[in-house]
Amino acid sequence: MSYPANEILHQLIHAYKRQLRARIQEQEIDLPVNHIRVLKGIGKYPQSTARSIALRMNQDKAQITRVLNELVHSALINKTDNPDDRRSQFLTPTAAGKKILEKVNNLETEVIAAMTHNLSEKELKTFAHIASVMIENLTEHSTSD
Amino acid sequence: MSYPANEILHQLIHAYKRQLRARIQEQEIDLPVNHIRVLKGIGKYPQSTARSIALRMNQDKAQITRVLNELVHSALINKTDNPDDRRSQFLTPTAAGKKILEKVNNLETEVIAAMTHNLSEKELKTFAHIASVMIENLTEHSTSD
DNA sequence: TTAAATGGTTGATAGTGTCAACTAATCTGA
DNA sequence: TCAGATTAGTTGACACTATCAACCATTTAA
Repeated sequence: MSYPANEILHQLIHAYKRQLRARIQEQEIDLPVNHIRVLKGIGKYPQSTARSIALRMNQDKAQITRVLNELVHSALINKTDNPDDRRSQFLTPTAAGKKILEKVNNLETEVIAAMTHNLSEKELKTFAHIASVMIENLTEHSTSD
Repeated sequence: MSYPANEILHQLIHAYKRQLRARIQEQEIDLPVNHIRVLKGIGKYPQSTARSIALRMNQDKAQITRVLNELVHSALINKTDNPDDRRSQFLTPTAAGKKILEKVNNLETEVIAAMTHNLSEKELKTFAHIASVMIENLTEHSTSD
């Protein structure tokens, strides 16, 4: 009746991360996967702030703060004042950051291509759809509190 | 054209782990997710050894060693000599271990039920199938080296 | 204008993943 | 048979990830 969906997920994310990390190393991009995810988010959404990223990625803001600091330190992003709220700052990729982003995008495209290479477009859509539903199911506010 | 399969995966595994951990805590089972995975493997496959588990879970054997030690320490598994190879030992769950396993199985069933609750049997099969293919694709020996 | 809420930071700690060096046992082949 | 390679497991070190609590500065609301 039930497939070990959980084990499959673990295996999959594991395999994916490993592949990606390997290729990242090949390219001599010296960034952990998570940093890359954050950088991508910043590149994608203008006017990102620490808070918006933490929310979007569903991650602890403490962790995000640290990642951001390291990205700033590596000169991959800039913080600029948010004129509307002096507590927060907008995040933007630097030129170097954009360069990395481009590289990374290519890598990810490659890995995903490898990962999906004998799957049909339709299957992929189905997959993405089901996964999204699952995420929704899991992140829904539980009934109790 | 391409869906952000990677982000979806991250989100999904993240949400899943969080849910599971939350429920595990509710049940006052004091074990990290990984330990539980290992314990499950031991319960499922008789004559498991550190090596077989590391292989099956695709994990570093150092990590496995540590997890096993903690499981032994918590009296959830036993090590018994492998008569055919004095370097290795068979792993078996203790009574306490089995009890935990039962609880955990229920929890996982619950989480998976929650995760999949408005997905059809057919969709789930498709999902599992596609994921398996992806894993295969990623773990295949690359052409180059 | 104080109290509460919010954005972000810092510190602490647990869990996970990976690599390298090592021991003890086993296997291999001259 | 025995030296060398291989294997199962262990240990140490370290990077990365996740989570929680306490905190500061600013903003918001009463």
